[in-house]
Amino acid sequence: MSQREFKGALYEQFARLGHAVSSPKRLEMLDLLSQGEKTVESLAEQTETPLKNTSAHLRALRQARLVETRREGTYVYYRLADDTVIRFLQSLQALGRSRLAEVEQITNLYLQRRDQLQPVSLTELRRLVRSGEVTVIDVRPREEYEAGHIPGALSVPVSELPRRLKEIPKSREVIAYCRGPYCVYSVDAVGILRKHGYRARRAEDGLPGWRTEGLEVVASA
Amino acid sequence: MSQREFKGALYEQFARLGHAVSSPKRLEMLDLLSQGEKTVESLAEQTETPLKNTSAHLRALRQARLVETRREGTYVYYRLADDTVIRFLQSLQALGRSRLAEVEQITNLYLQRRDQLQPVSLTELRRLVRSGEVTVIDVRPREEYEAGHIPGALSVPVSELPRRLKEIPKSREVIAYCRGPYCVYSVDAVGILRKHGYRARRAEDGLPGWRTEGLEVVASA
DNA sequence: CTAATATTCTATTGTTCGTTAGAATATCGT
DNA sequence: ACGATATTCTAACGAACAATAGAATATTAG
Repeated sequence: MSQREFKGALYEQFARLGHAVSSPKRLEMLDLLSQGEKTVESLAEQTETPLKNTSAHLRALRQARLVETRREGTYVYYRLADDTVIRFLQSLQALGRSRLAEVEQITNLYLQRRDQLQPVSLTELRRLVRSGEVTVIDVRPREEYEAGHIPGALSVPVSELPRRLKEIPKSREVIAYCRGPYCVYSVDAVGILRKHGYRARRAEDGLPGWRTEGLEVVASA
Repeated sequence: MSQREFKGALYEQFARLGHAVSSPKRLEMLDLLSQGEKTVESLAEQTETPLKNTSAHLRALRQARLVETRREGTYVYYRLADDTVIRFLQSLQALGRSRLAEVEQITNLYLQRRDQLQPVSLTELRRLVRSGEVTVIDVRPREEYEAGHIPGALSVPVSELPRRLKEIPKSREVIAYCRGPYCVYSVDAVGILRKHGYRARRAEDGLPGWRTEGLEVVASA
């Protein structure tokens, strides 16, 4: 094996991973899978992609070994293969934020309100959680909360938030978190809370960020 | 702008980065650029790629804003756009090592000798450099040493090593470093040194790893 | 200005990839 | 075993891409 063959073969392998993340739909699916395992059907719905396309994209991801599957009855559940995948996704997105002005532009356009919500960094959130001086709410869909959440967090999906306000004490500050920096749930949640007189902020990162920091994650039955 | 348009536009941007790293040649070029800036011609030579192809690949990398250029006379120098690019590359390769058995297989096949050279981790190297108890040699080509190297390291390209052995004291242990985990220079260097009775080991990571740890890098005139 | 060198741009061709339709497979409940 | 549901596989078409040849551009030296 010559040195050129070696290099060719090696970079060929790394390029497989590049190819897997060269499609917007696949990246969106990986982001959703960062929240916990999901069926093909639910991924198809959430990404608004025909089921057959979804299956084809998932096959591409599996060929790059980024995801693994598990069968339960007639459903196939997909999940990320391991935590290095989340770390890689985060570094990809960090690179995007740092290098692509378009990313800033797009998020500012759609999430204008975002920065006015005084985002809480991961380290600050960690401190607040430990001290117990705030109410932390997880505003993602219930299944994602059940698949794993920050210890002590209350599950209040945004859709249920308006009618469940009475469960949240007004005396303490409320921190809402969701899927990550591009997720709108926590933006909406903070909007609702503030309208009702709460002191509320949103977490800058979501559960995947919390997880890759090596912080504790608990799951419900 | 609907939520779907937002997500579509956002992941479209991240996918640009994925596309940029979906080609083996481009990855190889990025790895070379991690050592310092290089001309189109020298990249074409080192990757054994026709000049026109090299130029086309570099254009793709520039469109993803991973590289930037500088002109000096008739030569155009390419360089990585910033340090987040190196960090991203490292996380891509870490993912490859963790997920793709093929990577292990290929490196074992070609770099069999590698693990018998008692590789020194970055943290250990850092400690050794600080204590000054070892001789650190940079076995990359001279230009790369000049573009940036570990403070106190001696430039001894592998090609010159055999005839420059007398410059290296036999009394102290020698650590050789080069471009990174897949670079063969340090493997060869340690082989030569040991054959001549030196106590020698190789650094597991190369200069890019040292740099992303935020450690000091010095350049020569 | 002209010639020489390094690089990029334009255009062409063959290949690969995404999408999608239709057939096939796997599991479950009856 | 049969029908229903969820998913995958096979195949085909069109769009995007890589490789590459030829023309064009930019810089320097004379």
